[in-house]
Amino acid sequence: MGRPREFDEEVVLDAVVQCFWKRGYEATSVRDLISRTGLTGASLYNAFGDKQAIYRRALDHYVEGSIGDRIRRCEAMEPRAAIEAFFREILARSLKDEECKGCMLVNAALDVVPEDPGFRAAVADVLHRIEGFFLSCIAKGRASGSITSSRPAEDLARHLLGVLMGVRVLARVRPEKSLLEGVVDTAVTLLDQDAVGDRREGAMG
Amino acid sequence: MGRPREFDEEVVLDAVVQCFWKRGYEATSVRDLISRTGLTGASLYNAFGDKQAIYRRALDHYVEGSIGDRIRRCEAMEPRAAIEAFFREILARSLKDEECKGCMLVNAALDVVPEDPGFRAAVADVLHRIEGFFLSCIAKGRASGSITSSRPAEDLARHLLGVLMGVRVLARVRPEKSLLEGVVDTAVTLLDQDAVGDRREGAMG
DNA sequence: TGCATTCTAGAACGATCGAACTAAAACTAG
DNA sequence: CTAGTTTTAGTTCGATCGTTCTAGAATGCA
Repeated sequence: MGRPREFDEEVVLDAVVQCFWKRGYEATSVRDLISRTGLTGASLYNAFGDKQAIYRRALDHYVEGSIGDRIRRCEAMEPRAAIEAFFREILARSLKDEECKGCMLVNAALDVVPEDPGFRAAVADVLHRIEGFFLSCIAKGRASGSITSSRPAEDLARHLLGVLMGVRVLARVRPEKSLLEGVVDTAVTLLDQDAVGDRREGAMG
Repeated sequence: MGRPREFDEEVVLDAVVQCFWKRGYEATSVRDLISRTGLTGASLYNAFGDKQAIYRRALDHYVEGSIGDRIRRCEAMEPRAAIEAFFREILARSLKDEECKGCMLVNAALDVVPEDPGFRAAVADVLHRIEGFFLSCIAKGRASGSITSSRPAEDLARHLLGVLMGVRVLARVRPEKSLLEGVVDTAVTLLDQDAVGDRREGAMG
């Protein structure tokens, strides 16, 4: 029925993500999307809807491919190591991000929020998902003794979420290894049972 | 010599800040600025330059009035209390920010960065200033024993800066008291000498 | 009082914005 | 082959963008 599409929706979304990720929502024009994806305006509008809808599809695509994938990979690991690996990956990604694009989700959080409660709720959902991942790791790590019980698990998870957001912001303006590692290491060390004073295993007072 | 200005530059900058703060750089049009400030396009361009220059002036105005002022007030306090007060103020401000505008500096960090290295450097400078404030507090607090020496002072300062950025992002999307307090309390508690295990004075085992 | 200067007021500039439209092209089903 | 459907390719639309221009109004200095 009808003429078949000449483009792969996934490939197009990848290109759209690149545009919005680099420039943000307002600074990206539909014509930018057209020239970057190679297809015409009619095709874009027909396939995804208006600019807002294109952006939301692109953000969903980014979240599933980037954040969702990372969480899935880390969930298979030992809880304490999973959190460490999660942040280690964020760090590596931030430091080799020469264009300083940061994280598209964090960018989106500050970019499009006004006057679209549905969009804000969508971003908040993803943040809940990340927080849930942290909380689940902490709960499991507590049970096995690899993560401290000295503070409420909920607060530790919230703290990690905050630190994650913070690193992503800092990386866009001051992508310095010592700065980002200082932020992350301090937060991750806090998870250890006897965090303050000595963090190396076996060391004793 | 010449006709005197009919507007107060400070008042105009306050209005300009409100526009950019709420909508961001790209989504704010010069016509928005005109209708909000009440003066004409010619006056705006004549007094401040083009849109980019207006934005930079507005950001400088915001930083001096908001962040600079807060740092000055906290610098007069005992170091450990200064950090606590700093974050307590951020928290209160975030929770009563019904429009979820967040911090204009943080918004700016993610908004205008691309293709203007001078602007990015200006934002980075302010971040350095905040980091310097934290570091100075920590150094003084260590000397007097009110802040832990169990981790490098530089890393603690970096961590606080990261947490500050994170709270400001979270507050725009999920302005929940428990979330923001969980992030901040965990970070601030980390400054205490025997942070993990008990944070209330006098509590033992 | 004149002259130079700096302001205000508002129209106007070309460029670009998001979105819609007109046709032609490419397919399927009968 | 024909009818029906959907995608493509450009063009075009009115609106709005950042910026500039033309007039006139208000000052200081001679």
